[in-house]
Amino acid sequence: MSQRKKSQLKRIALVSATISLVNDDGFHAASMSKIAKLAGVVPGTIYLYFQNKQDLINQVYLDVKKEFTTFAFENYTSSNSVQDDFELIWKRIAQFKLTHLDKALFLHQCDITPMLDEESRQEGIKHLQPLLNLWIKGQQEGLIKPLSPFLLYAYSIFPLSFLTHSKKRGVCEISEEDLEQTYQAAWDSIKL
Amino acid sequence: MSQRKKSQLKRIALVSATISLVNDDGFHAASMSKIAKLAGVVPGTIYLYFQNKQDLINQVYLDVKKEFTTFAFENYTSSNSVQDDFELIWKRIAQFKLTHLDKALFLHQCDITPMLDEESRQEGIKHLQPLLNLWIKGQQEGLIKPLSPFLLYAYSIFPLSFLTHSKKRGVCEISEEDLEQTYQAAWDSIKL
DNA sequence: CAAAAATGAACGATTGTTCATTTTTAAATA
DNA sequence: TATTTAAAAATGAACAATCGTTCATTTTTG
Repeated sequence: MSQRKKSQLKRIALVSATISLVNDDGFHAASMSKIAKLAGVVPGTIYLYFQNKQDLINQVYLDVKKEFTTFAFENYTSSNSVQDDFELIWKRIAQFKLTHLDKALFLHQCDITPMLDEESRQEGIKHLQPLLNLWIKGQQEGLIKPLSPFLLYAYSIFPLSFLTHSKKRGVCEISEEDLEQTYQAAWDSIKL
Repeated sequence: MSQRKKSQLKRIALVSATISLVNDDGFHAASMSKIAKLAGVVPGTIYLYFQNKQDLINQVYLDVKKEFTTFAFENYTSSNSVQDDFELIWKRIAQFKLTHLDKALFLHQCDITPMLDEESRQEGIKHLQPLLNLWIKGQQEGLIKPLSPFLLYAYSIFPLSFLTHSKKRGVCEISEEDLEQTYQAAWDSIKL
């Protein structure tokens, strides 16, 4: 294997170890030595790939956030129906949050704890723009309540994070039928 | 002032300092020495009031959770109208989450990070029973969607945590009118 | 054989916790 | 009421362990 490839793999292993340990232990308890050990390297090696721990977290966050939004908007091309578009995007988001549990949990933990640089947080928000645009279009057409983007997000997207946690803890299963009802709850909360 | 009173005040200072530092720095970065300093005592003193750091967190969580649910269900006596009852409880919960920002943030952080004993988490959930009972009643009367309590919670209550964070970060204000619309979104998501 | 990658020991700082010592408290005695 | 005294509360220094990070050295690469 080429050195380039091996370096890529090592970086991926470090990112993966970080996600796993931050989820299990929290930011500060996920020490550089634990991360290194789980990734199969020595602590010093991390500093060949990342400037320091904060940079590691920031990069992992942006990596995962990008993967999430890429997944969410894959194949999305604005159609004529706001409702159809929303359903498409919502279900992609739901699929990600209910299958990539660890990554979704990591994102949520970054969003609500102070472990992230404000700059990286702002950078991460940008990627949701297509959804915000869709909401604006829906409001102009009188299909969606005239609420702020914060409220629309809080009611139609944020609840999925609760389900991610419930599923991760094994206290709640979401069948295909549940998911349909869950989508309906999301749409009902923001539709006019 | 009596010694009993002084001890109570000191315990309150420790609880308050813990909430503040865990919110700002996270669980592990909120060290015993920082907590002690903010509460105006010496680290060793904490161990007169709490067994260890884990016990401190558990107790603070249960304290705050109890305060929250006491506030939420204050003056609540089941009337004949499920919808009226839900509105009453929802607005009390909203009032708490939008005014006691620090306590609400702390609870949310406990709920989604691994800093809490599973036993304390289970203990904390129990206090929401009146709301679960109301939902069951509403479902029996055909007023509320036949969803699991997890989904009902995820859509009608959990979104408020997002607003707590937005308000704390100063990126979002909730006027009295907004709150009414927010309630409507909550109700719309679970009503039949 | 030079360059790049990885190592692992070491740094000072800080962590959670303990404990002998000192200070404060409130009741008992004068 | 003033003094004594035993218990309770609080202190702060000290513990081993671990933290994030650095760097001279070794190993691997092309």
